[in-house]
Amino acid sequence: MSTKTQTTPQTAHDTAPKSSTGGTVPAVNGMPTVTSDKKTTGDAATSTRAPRRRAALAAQTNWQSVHDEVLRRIHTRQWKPGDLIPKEVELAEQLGCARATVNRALRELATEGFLDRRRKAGTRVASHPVRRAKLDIPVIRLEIEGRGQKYAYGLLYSERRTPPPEICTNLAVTPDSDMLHITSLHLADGKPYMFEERWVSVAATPAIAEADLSKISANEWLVLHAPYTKGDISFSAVLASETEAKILRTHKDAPLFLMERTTWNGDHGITSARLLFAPGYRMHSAI
Amino acid sequence: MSTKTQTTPQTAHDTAPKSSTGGTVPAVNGMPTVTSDKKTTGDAATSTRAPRRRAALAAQTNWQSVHDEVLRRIHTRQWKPGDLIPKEVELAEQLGCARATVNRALRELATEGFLDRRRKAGTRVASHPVRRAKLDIPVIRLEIEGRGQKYAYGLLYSERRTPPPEICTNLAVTPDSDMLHITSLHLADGKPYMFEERWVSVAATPAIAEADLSKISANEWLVLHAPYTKGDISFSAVLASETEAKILRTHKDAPLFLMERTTWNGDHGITSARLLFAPGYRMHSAI
DNA sequence: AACGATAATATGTACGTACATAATAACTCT
DNA sequence: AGAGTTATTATGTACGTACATATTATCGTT
Repeated sequence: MSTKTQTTPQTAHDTAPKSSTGGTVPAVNGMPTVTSDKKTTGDAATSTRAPRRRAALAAQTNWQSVHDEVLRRIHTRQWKPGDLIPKEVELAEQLGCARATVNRALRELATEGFLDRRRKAGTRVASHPVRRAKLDIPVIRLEIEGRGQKYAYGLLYSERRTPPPEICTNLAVTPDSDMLHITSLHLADGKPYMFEERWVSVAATPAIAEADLSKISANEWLVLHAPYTKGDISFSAVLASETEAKILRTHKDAPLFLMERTTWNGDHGITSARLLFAPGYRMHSAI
Repeated sequence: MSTKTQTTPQTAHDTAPKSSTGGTVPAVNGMPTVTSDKKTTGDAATSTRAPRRRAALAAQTNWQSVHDEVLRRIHTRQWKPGDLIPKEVELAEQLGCARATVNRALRELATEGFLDRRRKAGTRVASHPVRRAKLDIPVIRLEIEGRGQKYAYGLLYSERRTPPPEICTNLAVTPDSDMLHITSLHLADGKPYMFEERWVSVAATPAIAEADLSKISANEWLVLHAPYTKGDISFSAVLASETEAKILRTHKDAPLFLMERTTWNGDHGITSARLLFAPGYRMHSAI
């Protein structure tokens, strides 16, 4: 598949061939980290657990520095995609810390997508680093206020009625179920920012019928009062319809960023929302 | 701010007032988990560390079940947004496990956005659960193949030249730097799927000048050969230009989903790409 | 050679202890 | 009362040991 030939699983050492009780540890973060008293001759059987002695002020190797050191080796291509890296005990020895510490670091790196780990098979550098962009999906109000803009919210429409077919499919509810249909507009510094159309299952969340949704947005109310166990979010690009354009104060057929969210609590569909952002909206993320 | 009045910081107990050495543990995941021998009278001073005895087949309370139990209490609103939850030692006692186990569970819940934790201040249920949608940004080829479609890739254009101003800004390179400008098309089942326009800094990645980018896409090549330490990704909606429409086999002014990516290695800008997806594209994520 | 049982092994995790750290609470002095 | 200092406390984490678990490697057996 890949062009790299790698028949025998071979560890990608290059540092420290075998020096079991090595005195100095390879530089971690540029800092030498001289753990002089590594492995204080196993007198572990004493009643008061002999604590690993360390210099008074010397920063000990913590999981974060192990994390950074491993990442550095990946970034400098000392360890390349697909390579098998040393096992936890070896790394612990090399870096002068406990296996648990290495484990913590490698575990984080694995969830970040840099490493692939499998029992017995070992740990290798991810060959297809699936970059996990962590999208923070905050409450719109906080997103706007966080930029120092003034947030405003207006309830446009609210009606209790039975849902249209596509909502039934989305939330797995019956066509005759008791639902709330809400449309509202969120503004930043007085300008239309996002237009929201939402369906909420009253059966799943009876309290919403009494909520005053002209003061607090349905989303914020739900966040505070209706927990959910799973959800789904999708993003796409659409053209503004005539009415959508009017509400967002733009022109028909403007390109709009659409976010669709559906949330569930167990097997009960809670809410399904269609969030249309005004032209020019960009969703960002670090990666 | 919030309508909830909560003056004195009060722990949200309701289970187990104080029964220090309680026999049964509150149901974890509905399973009773009767740890009969909790706290086996402190004979810890024995040389061979007295291991916590546990029933042969009974599943012990692991961090995952603690995680799920805490999440259940949040979802059932036993612990509401803003509430202070019991401290680690108390939870460990309640659930019959070590503090480290509780710590692991709560730590995960905090990174998932359900909890806010602060030293000394304690742990409380997040009042604005910033939902972190984890977007997996895979290599396009894998995304397409993962859906069982046939992937194809075509290099449209490749030239080595100096960058336009906006790229200089994006990547912080000088206007006279040596760069590669590439446009290519990715197809799924023979149909245009994504149109890519990319600038790569040859100075930062000299090896790319020799790469055969008609066989492997620039993105995949970079993933394998040019590590990066940080990156930025943004999403928006745009209208198709005349040429973009022609390439993606759609019509002018079609709404297109645009992904813009920039990556860095330390202080060196590596690449900046503009990925235009064919109409109808939806990016999904669980939440 | 194919197959199945068994051993070996790297990661996964639980636990108790010890100590670090940050933030609050309590206290002292003026 | 206000300011500065000290004690307290909940989380954060390092460590060693023990054991669980998932794979892979090995070794017989047919």
